[in-house]
Amino acid sequence: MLLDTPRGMDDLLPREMALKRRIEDVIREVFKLYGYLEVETPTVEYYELFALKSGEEIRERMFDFIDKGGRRVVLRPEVTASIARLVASKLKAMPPPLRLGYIADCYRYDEPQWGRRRRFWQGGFELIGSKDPLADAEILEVSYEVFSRIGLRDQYFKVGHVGIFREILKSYRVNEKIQDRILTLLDRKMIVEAFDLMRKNGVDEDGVKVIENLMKLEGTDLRKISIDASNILSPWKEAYRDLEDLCEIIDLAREGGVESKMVVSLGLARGLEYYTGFIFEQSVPDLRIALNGGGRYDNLIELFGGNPTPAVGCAIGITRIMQYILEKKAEETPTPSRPRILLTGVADVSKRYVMKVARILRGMGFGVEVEVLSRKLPSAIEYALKSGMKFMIIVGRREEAEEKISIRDLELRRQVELPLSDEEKIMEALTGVERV
RNA sequence: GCCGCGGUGAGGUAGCGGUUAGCCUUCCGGCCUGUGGAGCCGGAUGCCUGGGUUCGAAUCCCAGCCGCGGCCCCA
Repeated sequence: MLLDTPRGMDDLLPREMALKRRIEDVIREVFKLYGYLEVETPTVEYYELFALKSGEEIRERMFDFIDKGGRRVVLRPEVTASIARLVASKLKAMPPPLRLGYIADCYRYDEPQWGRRRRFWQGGFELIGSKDPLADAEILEVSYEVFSRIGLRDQYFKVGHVGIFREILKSYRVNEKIQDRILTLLDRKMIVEAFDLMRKNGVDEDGVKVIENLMKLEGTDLRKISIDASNILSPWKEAYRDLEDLCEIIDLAREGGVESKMVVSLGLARGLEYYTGFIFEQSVPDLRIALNGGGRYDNLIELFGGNPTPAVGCAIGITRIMQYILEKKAEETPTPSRPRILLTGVADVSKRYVMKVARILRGMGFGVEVEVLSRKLPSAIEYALKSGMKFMIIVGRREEAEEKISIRDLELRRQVELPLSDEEKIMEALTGVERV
């Protein structure tokens, strides 16, 4: 108990931390490349922020508690709601469009299993204020860019558009709540139940048939799917417009360099209820779960009391990507960076001289670890080799007396003795070590 | 929240009613008081927790915890 972390919450060891940092660095590079300004919001938010637009299901899966002041608060299960809150309040005065990015830890009270932790990190891109397909395409692009830079070359997308089904259902006056439920059923492949619910809410057989036929349209041949779909959709003008919208998004993303496989799936739906249009998931072939997901949410900001503001975004599952790389692509896991120079004092050299040498070397930008276990030289060398050091700086009485240091190249097994004041020579001797 | 499988030193594992709980890696010390990853010798840490059955439990039973997988849901 004392030595356990709470269920589903992980310690990140140096190796894992190095990997997480690499992924975060990539995400931040892409923030810069596309103009996303990074923000940070509190891990703890008021319960209402998330309760507003999520069903019973999500509510039960939140870390939910009462603080000492009697306020009901939660650990955020995702960040988009916080971003919408920001846009509806503090960033109201910023001229649109807004491009916001975040990297944040999120919490869900789920049963842990592969790819699902109670604490996990998401990296998000939110493009707020535009309803142009250019914006949706940009989200696909940044997703593609992040995955490519991480090295997930076999990435693919699944893209869909919840607007198409919503428009058809709307034409039968099915209200939004019921629409949500039908979409959820379709997403879970509970087709029969979905159709029953549709019939119960006034959708005639034509409507059911249309949805049924659209569900069958899934594949990579965008042209064929759009022709087939447009035939089916001809009586539904708004739905047809959504289809065109989807095609344009894909076309623009392709033009923007998204080369990976894209599966168009008109039956695709997603768990979060706030999606209103284009939606997508991104993953790799040997996983069943998504590593990134997102879509358009044009009503959320207004719901939070902001001006009606269209928005589109995605949330990259950093923790899932980490687990994938750690387990499936172990060779690509980076090693934590650590100094490659060990400074060892021998015999009765003064500790003050050791400190002085360390200070000067670090002043030159070299990362230096100081031997602090009073190891004798042979075992210090053994330790240095085992720890991947490239150089050892050895200082003893002899060196101290002449203000010198001995630099031993552990790979070439060569050693030179240099005056501590001769920075140029020291630099030369230590070539191959990255400076901080 | 539900269902199934599992938990042996730091890591990987053998044992599956009576063993001194074995092996590999790691770690520490010595050989070796200013120069090489070796070798040899020695040493350290363990049966998830709590109950029960039994003369006797790592081993069987129950509960919890943790892990893995599935449902649900999701990144």
